[in-house]
Amino acid sequence: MRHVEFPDQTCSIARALEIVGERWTLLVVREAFFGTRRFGDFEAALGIAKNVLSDRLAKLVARGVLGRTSVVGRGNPGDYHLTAKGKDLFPIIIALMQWGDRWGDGEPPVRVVERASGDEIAPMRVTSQEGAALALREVAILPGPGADEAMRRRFGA
Amino acid sequence: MRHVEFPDQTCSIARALEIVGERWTLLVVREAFFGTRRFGDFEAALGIAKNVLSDRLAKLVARGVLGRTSVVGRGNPGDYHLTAKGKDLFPIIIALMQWGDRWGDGEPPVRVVERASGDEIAPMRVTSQEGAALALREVAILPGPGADEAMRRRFGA
DNA sequence: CGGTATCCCATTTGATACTG
DNA sequence: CAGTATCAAATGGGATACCG
Repeated sequence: MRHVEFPDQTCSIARALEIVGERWTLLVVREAFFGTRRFGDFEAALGIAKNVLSDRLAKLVARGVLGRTSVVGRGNPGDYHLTAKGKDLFPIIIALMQWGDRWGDGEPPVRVVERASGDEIAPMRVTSQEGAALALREVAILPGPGADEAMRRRFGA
Repeated sequence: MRHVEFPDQTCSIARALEIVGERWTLLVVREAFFGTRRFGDFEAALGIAKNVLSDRLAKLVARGVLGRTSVVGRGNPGDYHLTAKGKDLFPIIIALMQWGDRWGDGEPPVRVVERASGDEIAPMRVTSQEGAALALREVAILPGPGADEAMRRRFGA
């Protein structure tokens, strides 16, 4: 395996996966969304090896997904919490959860509800600016401003 | 590493990641969304080793994310295409792409637009049934019908 | 073209022990 | 409690060669 995760990929998904694509990483992030803040709680909830957890947390902090808060009355470095960048993973976490629920076997282990009403949240959908759901065939892929030559050739001028 | 990817996880995200969480897998799926159908095209677009690509495609087929279509005039097994289960990964792919664009450096390599209008698609959001965007603090996690004892203890009765 | 079979090595993982 | 250090074993990845 090379050191760079996905070499030569000009792709936003590859870029995202270089940050959250490692094994265990998204489960650590999920735990953070569930409110877990302490090393030992991550460890217990995930059943992950300590060194791996340590590595994942450190990387998530280094990459700006998690931050640390010092806690009064505790000498340790402090709790982990989602940064704005981390909280912005919310749609990804929810989309994964919903897909897992729809296509996995068994009932959903957790429900995500609107706090105010108690209603289940809506299924994640790709929509137009006006909010209309878009199927795959209703969208087109075009080269963006950051497209390299290969991309431009591929998706038309 | 154990054989089971994420042992003892009662979690929809873990279930999803057991299918699409392996290295390269989501990039293969992305390619499928971009319209790639043939082994050699995946290979060229991704710069992935043949054996790894072979493995990922086989697993995606085995897990129902991709299907194969026989192509007339070609003796080979046939093209790969997204199944309904695969197409349902659309929100995940788009959410990852948008997050990578927002938080990565550099301009977006590709744009996803509504075919009819040419407008960019909307950012993925977690919403209520009525379509109102929900922030993290506006939702609650509750044990679902498939929750095990630990889950129930954790998220309240 | 579309793979499969082999080989080798870098990485990763998890267990255990240890430390402030 | 919150990690770091060490280590053996498994795995994953890429390269190459081969095949229908």
